[in-house]
Amino acid sequence: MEIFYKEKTFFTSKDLALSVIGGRWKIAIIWCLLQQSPLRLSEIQKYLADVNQRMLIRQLRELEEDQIITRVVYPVVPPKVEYQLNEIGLLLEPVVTSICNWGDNFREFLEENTDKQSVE
Amino acid sequence: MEIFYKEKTFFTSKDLALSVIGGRWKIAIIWCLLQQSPLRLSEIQKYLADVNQRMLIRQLRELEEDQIITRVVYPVVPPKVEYQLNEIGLLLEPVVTSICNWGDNFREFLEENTDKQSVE
DNA sequence: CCGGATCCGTGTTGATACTG
DNA sequence: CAGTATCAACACGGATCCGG
Repeated sequence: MEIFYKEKTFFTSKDLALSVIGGRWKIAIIWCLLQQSPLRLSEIQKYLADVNQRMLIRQLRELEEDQIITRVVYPVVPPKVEYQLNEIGLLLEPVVTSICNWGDNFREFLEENTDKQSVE
Repeated sequence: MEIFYKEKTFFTSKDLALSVIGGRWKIAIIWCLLQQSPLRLSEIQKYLADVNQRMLIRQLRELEEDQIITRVVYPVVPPKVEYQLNEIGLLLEPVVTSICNWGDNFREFLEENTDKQSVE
């Protein structure tokens, strides 16, 4: 079961998945677009305050290349570009949800184990 | 709902989760330890053939710091060190599973859309 | 004005030895 | 076998500039 994609060889579909969603901000971007869609670049920036614009654009381009999201450019002034998940991208919802749920568990775990040391 | 952890502030538990499992090889390592546990370093290296040893050790140390895995050192010669997921780490199983499932979906998607171009 | 591209400094990752 | 050292390559971030 070998998968060739983008000049690389993957031996499990897990590795293929990680190559697509493993980017530094990919999951966060997908989370945004699951909350609301479509979104403009500036709107995603508001959601993800601590991501700089250059990285955001790069990660969006990669997601677009992998056909996870669709980028729609409106030829207007000032420029308007909208991003939204396509079909295969929407199927990432369970991944994002399970991460959010685990995050809740981990937060509770921290609260229990770090006797009220800085979690509130 | 602000979470302070490791001198950083997180505003959602999703961001907290990503800070822990978002490392370059974290998910792959956790996948290994879900397949079989405990595992020695050399065994993890066999599973993750394309990860270099330095990074593997560093990622394992980070997971240990975050209390996701436990590192057991046996004082023998030659050295023997075993890694295994602890309770909160085992709860990551749904995350890994959903990623694997999506990977399967994505692979099928590629097969359909790239008319037998390099997927088999 | 908004999306995005370029320049450049910095931290992270990788390849290949090497040690106990 | 587990882990470290060194150096090169790359990803990332901040600031700035561009084009419509």
